[in-house]
Amino acid sequence: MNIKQELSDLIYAALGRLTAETGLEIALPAFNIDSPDDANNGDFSSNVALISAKVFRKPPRVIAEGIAKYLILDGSAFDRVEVAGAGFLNFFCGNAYYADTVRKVLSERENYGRTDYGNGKTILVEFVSANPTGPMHIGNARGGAIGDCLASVLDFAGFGVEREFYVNDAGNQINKFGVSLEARYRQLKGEDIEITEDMYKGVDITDLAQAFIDSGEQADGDTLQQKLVAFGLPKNIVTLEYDLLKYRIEYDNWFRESTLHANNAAENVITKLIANGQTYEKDGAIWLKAKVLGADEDVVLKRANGIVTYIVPDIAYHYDKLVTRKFDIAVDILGADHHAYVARIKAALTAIGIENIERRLKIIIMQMVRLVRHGEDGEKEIVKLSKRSGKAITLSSLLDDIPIDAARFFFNLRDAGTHLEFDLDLAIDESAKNPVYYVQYAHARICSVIKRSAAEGQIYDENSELNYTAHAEKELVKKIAQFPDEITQAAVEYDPSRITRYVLALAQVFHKFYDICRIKGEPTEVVQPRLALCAAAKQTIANALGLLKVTAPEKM
RNA sequence: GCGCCCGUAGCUCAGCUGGAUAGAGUGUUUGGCUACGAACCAAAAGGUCGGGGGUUCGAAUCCCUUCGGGCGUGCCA
Repeated sequence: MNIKQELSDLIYAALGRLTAETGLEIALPAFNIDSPDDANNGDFSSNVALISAKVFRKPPRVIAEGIAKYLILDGSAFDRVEVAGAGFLNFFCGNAYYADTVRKVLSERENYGRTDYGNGKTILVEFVSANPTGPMHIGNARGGAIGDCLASVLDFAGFGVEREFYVNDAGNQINKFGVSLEARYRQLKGEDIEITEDMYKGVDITDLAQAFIDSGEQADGDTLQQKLVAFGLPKNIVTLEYDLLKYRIEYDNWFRESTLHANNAAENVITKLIANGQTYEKDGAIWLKAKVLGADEDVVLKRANGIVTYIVPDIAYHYDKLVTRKFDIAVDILGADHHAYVARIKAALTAIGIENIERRLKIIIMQMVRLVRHGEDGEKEIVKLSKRSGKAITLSSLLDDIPIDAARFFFNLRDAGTHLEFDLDLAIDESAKNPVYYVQYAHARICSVIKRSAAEGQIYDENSELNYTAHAEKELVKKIAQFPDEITQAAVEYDPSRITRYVLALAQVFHKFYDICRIKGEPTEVVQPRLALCAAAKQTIANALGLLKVTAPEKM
């Protein structure tokens, strides 16, 4: 059982005995079980006495003393309890707890950290979904790292997870793609064509037009644009797949928007919304009454010219996820420029009849990435990214410059909601400053220790007694023991960056342990538990890095 | 104007369902390899938690207000 749960039960039992004696019938507020930063405050502590001061009408310390008196710790993981500070109950673990934790990690191996929080519910995580009209940018790099790692975390937390890429291979953008390709094509053919504001201007468009010419394809007037798109789009999609694979992202599904038009799913959305009485006509267009459902404004579903807006296939797509395919939860990862979209799509899905949309559709808005590097004088300078200029730093070129490990690590270092500063120099830096190496080094160091001990005839024997007394040993075990809680918490918050910060902290505790606690040359009764602890730390680091898809090297 | 996000050490950021002396990395200064990997460890210094009110035993955390920055506010997606 989870140790915090065990402790919580012990406290409730003590409270029961306490209230039985005093004859009080009291509904207790929820209290916390924490892991104090300061080891003097115990291995675990609870604020139960502080929280319940009001209902008991007694000072927190008096309540704490009362609970402590009625606590029965015999047979539990805890040795003793202290009342401290304003009325905290501080619990100290017995030696068995440390040994049990290490054994648990070594028996569960690559599954250590898995929890049953998700209870088998299914989640579809959709992320990146970059326009197939051009290359991916830095925002996609962040979205890719966050989405992929979130999917891994949710899987570890007990959900049934699928990863999906939504391909916008229909609609206005594709028209724009065709128009842009045609303009470049004609330019290359020597015609005097102006590239207007509403065209894609990237060099990739020109390259595609040139490739089309080189391929010997023939086309004119009416069919030219169509043929250019038919030529360019598959090429772009293949490139997306290739670049993402290089970034270690593999999808379960590539869902094409065009299928929603082909089977009339998009058109049916409008029919259904009209039938539900959620629409009205104005200025020749069909509008959705989104404002009454929480959106900032009503939204147009079908323009006066008869063409549906982007939100219609989007509604159909989410309907497909949550109703047709019956996923319990759908997760979308979107850039901050889409934040206004959140309330709209939720309003639309509620209008079409999906209940509990707040719980079933989780949209993660990720803030912008600021790319920086340092000039000659060490001054920070911002690297501007502009998809339209054609000079932007693409995902593909970024990965040419920096290691995949570093990219995946850095883009998951901060919560999606923060404005991330990505330091190009630091990511490339193969020195101690780079946090990704700090973690990998810990793993390599452990491998080295285990290997060297084995060479000297010391191999961990699972029958040996595990006794941990040194402070640094206990701290390391405690940090390792936190891993499953971190997984659950990351899933609760839909925040995979917790795992990155956790593994960084774990590496730090390991390095401290390593510095203080020697293994080589120590007596067997010290070597054995320390080798076991090293193996447990190694496993936990590897599992955490595995979720990030960062490699855990044996040596570096 | 309105909406969302951010504001914590020189810099980059944790902590935010209210709790113990506000933390880490980096940078600066200093110490530690004739012992398992020094890509490491230890120590010092560095703070009006943007400002101001409020709620309470207790506020970085909750509420109000104000300032600064980012992103939106299309019959674009």
